[in-house]
Amino acid sequence: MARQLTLGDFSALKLEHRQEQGREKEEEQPQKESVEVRRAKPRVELRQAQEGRRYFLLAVDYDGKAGKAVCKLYDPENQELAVHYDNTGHKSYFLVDLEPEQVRKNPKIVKHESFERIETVIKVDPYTGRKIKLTKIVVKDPLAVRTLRELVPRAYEAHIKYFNNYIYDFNLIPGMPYTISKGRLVPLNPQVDVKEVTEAFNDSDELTREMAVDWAPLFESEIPSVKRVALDIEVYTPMMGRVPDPIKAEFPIISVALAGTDGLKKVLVLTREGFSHGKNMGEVEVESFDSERELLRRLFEIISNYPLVLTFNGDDFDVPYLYYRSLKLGLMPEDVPFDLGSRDTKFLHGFHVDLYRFFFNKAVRNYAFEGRYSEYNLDTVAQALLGISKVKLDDSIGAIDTAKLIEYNFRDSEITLNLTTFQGELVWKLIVLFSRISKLGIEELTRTEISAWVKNLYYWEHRKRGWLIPLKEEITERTSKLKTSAVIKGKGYKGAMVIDPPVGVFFDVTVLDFASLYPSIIRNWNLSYETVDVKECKKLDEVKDEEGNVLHTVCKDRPGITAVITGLLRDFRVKIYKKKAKQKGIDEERRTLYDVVQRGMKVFINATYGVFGAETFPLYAPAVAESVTALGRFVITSTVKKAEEMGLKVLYGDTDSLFIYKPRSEVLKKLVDWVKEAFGLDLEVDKSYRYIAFSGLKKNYFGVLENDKVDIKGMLAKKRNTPEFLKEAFKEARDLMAKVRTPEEMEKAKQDLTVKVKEVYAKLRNKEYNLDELAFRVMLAKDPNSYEKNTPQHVKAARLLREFNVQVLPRDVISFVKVKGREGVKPVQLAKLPEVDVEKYYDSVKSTFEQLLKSLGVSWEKIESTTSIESFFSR
DNA sequence: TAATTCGCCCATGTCT
DNA sequence: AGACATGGGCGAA
Repeated sequence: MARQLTLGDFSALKLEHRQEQGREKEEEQPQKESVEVRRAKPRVELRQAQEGRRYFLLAVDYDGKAGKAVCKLYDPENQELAVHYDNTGHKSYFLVDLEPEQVRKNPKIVKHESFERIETVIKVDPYTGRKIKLTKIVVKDPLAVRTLRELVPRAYEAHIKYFNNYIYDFNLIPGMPYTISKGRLVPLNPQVDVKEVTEAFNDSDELTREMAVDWAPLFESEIPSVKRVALDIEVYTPMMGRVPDPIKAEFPIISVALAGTDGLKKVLVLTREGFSHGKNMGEVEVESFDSERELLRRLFEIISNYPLVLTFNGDDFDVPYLYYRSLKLGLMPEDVPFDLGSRDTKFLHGFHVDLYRFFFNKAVRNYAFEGRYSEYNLDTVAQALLGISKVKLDDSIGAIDTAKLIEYNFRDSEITLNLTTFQGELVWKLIVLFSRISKLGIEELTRTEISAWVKNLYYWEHRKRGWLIPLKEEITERTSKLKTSAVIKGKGYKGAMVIDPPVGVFFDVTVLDFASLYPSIIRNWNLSYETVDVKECKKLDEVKDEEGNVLHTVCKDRPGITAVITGLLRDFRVKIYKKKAKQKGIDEERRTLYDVVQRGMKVFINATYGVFGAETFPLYAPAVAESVTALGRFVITSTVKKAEEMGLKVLYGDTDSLFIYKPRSEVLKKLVDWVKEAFGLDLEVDKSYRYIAFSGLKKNYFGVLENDKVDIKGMLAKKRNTPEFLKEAFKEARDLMAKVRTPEEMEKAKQDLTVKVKEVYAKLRNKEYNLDELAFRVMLAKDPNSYEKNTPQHVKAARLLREFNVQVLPRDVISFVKVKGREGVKPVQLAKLPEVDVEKYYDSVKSTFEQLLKSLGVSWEKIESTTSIESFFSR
């Protein structure tokens, strides 16, 4: 956005300076500046969508030059992008609760250069269901809304981005098939088996049943495979461990790798003195360039044939580096097919998806990928999802030979592409599905967190029903009174309940859990921002917690929008798609699609409760969130009580689960039936443990399932930052424990375990572990210098690294070892084995293994007392 | 531009 | 010096 370069002025420092200036100006006077900048650059001409062709809508944008919304469509047959400019005369607007005359009297509004007209509109008040009259202020340029909304007491729907507003107004669904008919964009919905849907929803209310039929095509419609190319650049760096600054772009781009879904495997390399010439390597085609500028030109030429460019961290590095480096080498801005925003970068021939940002999304990580990766770099994500690693380098990029450089560079682009193609394009399909559910275009979708997705979905549904989107203050005015206090200081309200577990080993334990407890509560109790603690209501219900305290009221006059949407997704998932994903007799591809669909739904379902308790969420309604957790506690407490009355022994429970000791299955069934009857909730048998070992700590246990698989929850050995030598040792312990089938065999395991721990002690004493195995790996949440209240160990280590000119950034994982001396820590890169503080490591061994040994009744003293003797002999 | 609370461990900082 | 509170990181649900 903020680009105001005079031609020929490409000095790196000046660039940086001007960029900052540009940003400031943009904030002060957004409209003028942005329009000028946009006009300064000729846009890439894209093909116009043709009458009658079949397309997939992937995003809607605003074209400042044309002053129109533009729908970006993918043509699967020609594998290219097409655009459809708005031809309905749709304009940007916002709403006010003033009479039209009052607005007309305000010259600052009606005399504004962008003012277009005033209309009267009828909207539905979400709180009462009654129709209300509002005044619509229509403007020529979407940016004018920012100015005009400040001139009225209450401006409704004035914070919605124009292109999203356009999507809502025409009920568009990104990700879905469309065609052009009589010059207009028209949906092409597939045939859907309505019977299946109506059956699944036959006991829902009418509104939900209608919506279910509306929504079914989102999940059944074909997901197009879009032609795409993954891009990765390598920049010469004089020092290892240093990432070049894209704004300065002072070092040459020595290699660029491309991997495409059309089979493209290509690396463009710069010939350098002292390095061999790049040769084709296997399937990888290599093109060598003497001029970096020609290399870049060639790159831009190749990628212009693709509607979608993929990168991993391209927003932050590859794209801005390409951009500034190009200018530095004398290319013109219009030669570079990218646009830079403040955080995002755009590909002008189509779309740019930065996969780093998609995988960084917490909801995606936790619910779609079950938390399988816990660091966000390409290597970690690829290892977790693909089982492939980056090529290992033992020298800096600038020093390795050309063949290695090509191999390394290409692997990165290949991995990036594969992240979207593995398991039948799982990730790509997820992205499209998320787009359909959230109604966000793919670029915005992949760059925003879950609250933006949920917000957009809710706004779209409001508009579809003609509901006015309320102001945040109007919601908090009703739903911000909280009745509980959290267990943890600083939190807003009381959360879930955790039953104190016993210490010891228990054979034959069955775990019951409530299927989607919170979403089901939201649906069954009709919870929503507009139903909880409202002023006017005929049919009121109470929200009681586990102690019988009435915390809130719920209005049952009309179905709450949150209850409807959450219930809808939940039922689609549980009643249709979870079953379909396991169904035999349908083809593999169809089945994986169903699995994608149910996983995608899970993301929205599980995030809904949380966003209503998040202050930054525009529909923030903490009383709703508080009601959900209170009802959760109420339900689980009642169920425990009932279970005990039935003679079941409840060992443990957390939020929505019950661990039951030696249950009789008929009794379990009776309990399940009772829960269904009492609350309308589904309590299910989740799994059975051959035995489970409780350490006595909450959220901390070790269980062996009937199929020999091991479940380890919350234990130190499982934490990402625990040193590798401990994780390895614990794995061996785990394997010992997995073999135990009877209480008698447990005795033997205890002995073996004790020996294992002693071995670890001895190896530590003899310094048989290397520094990497001993390293604690802790993530920096922010810049090392911005830790003010405390200096944690990983920050100390990070600061030491900085002193040695190693670049350290937020979200980097710092590897450090504990050493003797005042500071007590050193980064692995700077430490030596002899200075390691063995005593400190003994403590770590103790706390790691104690969590298991405690449950077995083995005291640490016993191990320590024998350890010294043992090691005496081993010496 | 950011989903929540509960719970554990370790180190650091502060008070007595 | 030792008790106690707080900061920070990571995991469970």
